[in-house]
Amino acid sequence: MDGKEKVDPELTTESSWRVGGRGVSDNVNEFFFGSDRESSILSEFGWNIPADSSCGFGDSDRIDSNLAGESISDYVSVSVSAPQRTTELMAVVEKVEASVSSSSSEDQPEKSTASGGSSAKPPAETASKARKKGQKRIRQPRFAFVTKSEVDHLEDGYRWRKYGQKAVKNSPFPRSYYRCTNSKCTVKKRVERSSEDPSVVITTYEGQHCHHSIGFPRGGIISHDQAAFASRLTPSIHYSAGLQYPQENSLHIAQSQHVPAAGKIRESHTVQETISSHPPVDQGLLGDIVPSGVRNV
DNA sequence: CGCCTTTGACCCGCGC
DNA sequence: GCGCGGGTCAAAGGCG
Repeated sequence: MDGKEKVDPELTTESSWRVGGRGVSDNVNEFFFGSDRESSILSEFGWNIPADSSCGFGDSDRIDSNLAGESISDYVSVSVSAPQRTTELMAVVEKVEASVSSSSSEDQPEKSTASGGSSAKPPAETASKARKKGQKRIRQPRFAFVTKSEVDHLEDGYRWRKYGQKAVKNSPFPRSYYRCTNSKCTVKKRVERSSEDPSVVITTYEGQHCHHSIGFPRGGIISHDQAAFASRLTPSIHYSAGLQYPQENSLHIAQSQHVPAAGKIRESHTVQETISSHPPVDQGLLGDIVPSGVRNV
């Protein structure tokens, strides 16, 4: 593993990674969630969150009771708490087929034995940790986002629990491992800073949520949380791929700028200048996703 | 009190 | 076969 140090070792070394076939949307929300279910990037990766998902909702999923009866897929509230200070977001989207070797129908990769043994545990349980003996680690669909941000952990509407951190070879920055807090959800994500550009955060998602937690009602109804989330995730986007990641045909890169509409983030201006070379598209996406009536959050 | 982060150890896959 | 690096676990501590 020497080729790393680029983006993500796997982004560059795994042949299974493919080019995200879609372009970049006009705004991050659309980019992530899509104006249409079928057109969202997330849906491309299977994150189209089926309305009939049966894994239940985690404690963090707060569906507006008023909307509970409606199509869940259309009405989902988000819960964003920690203020993030994303400044610029460059999305490197990739799609990968789940590269599984053994049971192809197995959807619970390392879920293995949540109770699996571990350090300080009698070796008798090592079997559990061995991930179901004979079963190779299953790679679920993954996609990564390269984000220029000051904060490592970007809010995406879901709640994550950090379960590990490792130093990355050839990189002064550690890589953090997060898992969706929904016990029935196996989605994981890794967050690490680029060793080449410390201001760039690489977030890699793996797997797909089987519950709702993010999304914006296209109808117009939006909760406080949603608005809050929207205001944070509402960037002015700039198309311009490029980035210095030589992923030729393996990466689909999009770049955008995140300018908190709420104005809570002060670096906004600085950022603006930082990327002044790109055609600023302001107006914040709030206009696109948040009904004017609820903009004042 | 419950949830989350930290942290060190362990396991696994892979390259040499 | 060995070593390295990545990924995961879970105990312990911290925080709201």
